[in-house]
Amino acid sequence: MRILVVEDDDVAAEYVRKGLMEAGHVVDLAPDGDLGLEMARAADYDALILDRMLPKRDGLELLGNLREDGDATPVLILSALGEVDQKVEGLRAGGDDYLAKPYSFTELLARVEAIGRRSDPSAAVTKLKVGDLEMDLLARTVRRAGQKVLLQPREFRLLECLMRNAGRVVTRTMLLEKVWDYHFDPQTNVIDVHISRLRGKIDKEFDEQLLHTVRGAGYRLQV
Amino acid sequence: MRILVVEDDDVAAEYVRKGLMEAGHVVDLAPDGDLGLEMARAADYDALILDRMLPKRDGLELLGNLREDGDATPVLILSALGEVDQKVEGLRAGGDDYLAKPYSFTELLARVEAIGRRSDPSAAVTKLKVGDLEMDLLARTVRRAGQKVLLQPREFRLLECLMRNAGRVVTRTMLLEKVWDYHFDPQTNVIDVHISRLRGKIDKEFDEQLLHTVRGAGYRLQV
DNA sequence: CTCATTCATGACAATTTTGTCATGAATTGG
DNA sequence: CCAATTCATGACAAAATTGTCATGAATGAG
Repeated sequence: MRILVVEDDDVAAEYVRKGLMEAGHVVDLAPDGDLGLEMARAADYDALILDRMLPKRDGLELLGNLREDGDATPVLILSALGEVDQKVEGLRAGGDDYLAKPYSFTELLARVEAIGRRSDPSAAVTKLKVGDLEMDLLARTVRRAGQKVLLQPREFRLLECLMRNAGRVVTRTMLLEKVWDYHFDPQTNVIDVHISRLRGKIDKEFDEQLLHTVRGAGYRLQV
Repeated sequence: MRILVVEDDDVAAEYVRKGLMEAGHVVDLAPDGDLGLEMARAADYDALILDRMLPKRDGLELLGNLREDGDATPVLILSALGEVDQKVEGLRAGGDDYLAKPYSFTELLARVEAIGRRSDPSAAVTKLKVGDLEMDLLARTVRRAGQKVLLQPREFRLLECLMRNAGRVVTRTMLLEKVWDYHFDPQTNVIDVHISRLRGKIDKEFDEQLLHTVRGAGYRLQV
């Protein structure tokens, strides 16, 4: 996805840019509202991330200008807690979204990808790839180095979750929520067991291990 | 998909057109090679189906002309048995395909959809819909009239097969091959049992039945 | 209408998948 | 280095899924 981030705080902007790039997106930065509007008009972005408060032209104003042009690019507004007024809350109805600071990067990523997908439903991901490990979500098949790997349903979901978050640590809590839909701690070692089984299938017979343990946190899939 | 069929035999052309339309494609017909080339140049088709022998300009010649223009539209050549020479066989390497007459329509459909997908891999189908019954292949969810229906893996595959062939009879042999990967008759009533279970989940509580029995043949999913 | 065939479905059995537990290994902080 | 914690994994048990069978209903040919 091609994303424009309009944010005056250099540190925050760079943090977001780095994270989005790691997630496979193309990111441009604009430091103020005027330049942001100019860039948004010039290029065709899949999504915009606008700070609520910006020098020269604030986020909502920029959004208004774009919509006057007939530009329907989905927008995610970042607002500091005090700024979350009704005007901003109302965004959601229009297909856009907002996020109150302080926010977690994971949530920002999820929101941006969600609004981006909305605008282009055909952009659904059907294949995931991490190193020589490939997953075809439609065929429900997995290959490591071209060789088919047979996974059970739960193992498949576990691997899918890890691959969707490749390079990042996936915490045990995240796994319980996404793979098991448990919203509490089952007090057992289900995760460990399934990770072990998954390893047996995707890593055991290979030199390069993809599934890494992050002690005290969770697991990370990475080349 | 937008498909151009260049075929001089009216009956054959109409037969193919009808079948492709039922499968959800947009179809144009051209009765000879000259008109076929003209239409192919004018509009942007996702695939062409060319008869090998055509008045004015034969299929291979038409294909050659198109490629000279730099047009990469995938092509399926239909050739009578005697005409399947090396030149035609060689097509497969170039991303195109051929089909010897007499052919089954099912095979033609499969081939055209295959070459069409090749040119646009993002065009993968991720959702199927028959009446108010919807299947999301990525989320692995099924809804009837907006209401979630929980299916077991085998039931899901069975319904997927029926939905991909909506409106057509799916024979027991086809089901055994596609859903069970059996290439022989298991001499049991597995299919009946699973059809019954599927009915209990997608049809039982609704007035309009979608899953119809075609006595002596198989089953058909239809509004 | 009768009979043979085909299909529908409930009950049960086999198999597969998933989760639990126990044990031992690896890691970390003191 | 030791102890505490965290993780890995084999063995087992529970649960879910799938397949088989038996019975009865529906269909269609004669």
